[in-house]
Amino acid sequence: MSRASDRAYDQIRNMILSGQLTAGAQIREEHLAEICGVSRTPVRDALRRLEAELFIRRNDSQRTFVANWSLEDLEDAFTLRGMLEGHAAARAAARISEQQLEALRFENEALKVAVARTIPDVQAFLEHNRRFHAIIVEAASSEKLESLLSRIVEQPVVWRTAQHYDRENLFRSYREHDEIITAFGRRDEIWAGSVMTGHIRRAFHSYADAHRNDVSATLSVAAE
Amino acid sequence: MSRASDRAYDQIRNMILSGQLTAGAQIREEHLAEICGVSRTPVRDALRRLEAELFIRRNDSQRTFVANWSLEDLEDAFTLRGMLEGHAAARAAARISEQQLEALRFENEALKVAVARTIPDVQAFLEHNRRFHAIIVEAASSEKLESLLSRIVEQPVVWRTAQHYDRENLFRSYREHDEIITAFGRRDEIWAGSVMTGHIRRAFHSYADAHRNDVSATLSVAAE
DNA sequence: CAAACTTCTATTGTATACAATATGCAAAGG
DNA sequence: CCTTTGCATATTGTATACAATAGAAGTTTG
Repeated sequence: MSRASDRAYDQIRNMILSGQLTAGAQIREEHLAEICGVSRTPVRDALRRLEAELFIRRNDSQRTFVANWSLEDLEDAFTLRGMLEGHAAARAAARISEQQLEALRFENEALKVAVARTIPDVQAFLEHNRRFHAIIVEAASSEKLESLLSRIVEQPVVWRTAQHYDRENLFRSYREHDEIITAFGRRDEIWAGSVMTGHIRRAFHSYADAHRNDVSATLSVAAE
Repeated sequence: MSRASDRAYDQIRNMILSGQLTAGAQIREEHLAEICGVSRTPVRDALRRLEAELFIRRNDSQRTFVANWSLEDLEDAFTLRGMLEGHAAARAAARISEQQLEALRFENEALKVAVARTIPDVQAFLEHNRRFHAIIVEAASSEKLESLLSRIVEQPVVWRTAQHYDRENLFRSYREHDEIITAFGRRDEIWAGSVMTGHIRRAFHSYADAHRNDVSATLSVAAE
């Protein structure tokens, strides 16, 4: 899209994902305009998009706030994501190209390397994981499905709690991805779909555990 | 939301749904601004929302067009809708209030009356149908689910082809709704969910048939 | 002291002018 | 005759000024 409103969108989105804009905080268009170095017009544009993607919400009188997700909201989102990505994987199994399969293998091996480091590189893990899933959604070739998933895949909490993931969970993602690739190789829609749904579901519990650690860590710091 | 941009949104949306803005046609902001009697600013706002809801699309260089859905797109949307609304119905079965159940019965009876007229009142049918489904989504009480469904429920084609529905299909909707209400009464999540998914699926084929009639009618008129 | 009214301020909404960009057409060159 | 370049035009993007509105705080009055 346009230059200024694009930059504003990316910048604000990152500020939300990284927790720089704290959940629940009010957002003022002019304030963000200053930060991004543009006028309010492109900022409003960006906010509209972020609102559609549920990153921000408005109260009755149009004041905007950073979305504040509860654990129930998180489970809700993961349930929907499991359903939709399971469907995506099933569709993809019937349509995926050899090239896309190769790309999946590549991303998953890179993911494995990131996890295998002495100190796992969680940022790299997240990035390769994101690409892996994006390739499958693309292979499903359903514009609507893609549009729906874009609304619920990226979640602030996931970024914030990333440091709490333990290596075992990260490796499990690698193995599950590997199984999905195998299912794709066999063009088995049902297999691919169910492994994917289970994968997302399992990931939810990892996130939820990490989230709880995050919360208790925050609380204990606050208590000191 | 705001006055002017809200009016613009509703007006443009109706123009698309009613076919007044033909599918595939280019949209110019200034043109719409004149029609709606406002400046370009609120029109752009409205277009952003309509874009998020897939009513309009943009080409590489930001020119906007009315979305043009193929039969495959329609099936795609209905598949996703069946999945998501099935899930909504299952959740609703566990949460719906007596009041909401009563509202469902009311809407469905009104729907029956609309269908039973000498000449079925399709507009009224669509409105009661819309409300019936909205109550269930509300009862599911999942903000994300609601947000996702808002993207794929309303479809231009459905409005345009409404006149082609035959009475039998309309009555079938009434009966399926009735079964969903019964399932809710028993708090049976599985029953409610599967009937709903089947209902949407069946409705797709009705729409698809009507759509084919619509196309052939248009073609035969054009041929004369 | 409580409740309602008023004013003030913070924030968002809208209009308009101007800037940037894409597209199509026409002219020039091979 | 085809291709390429550049100009004119159509369209969207951005900035800014001003209008409208909501929320807060203070003031008056019963």
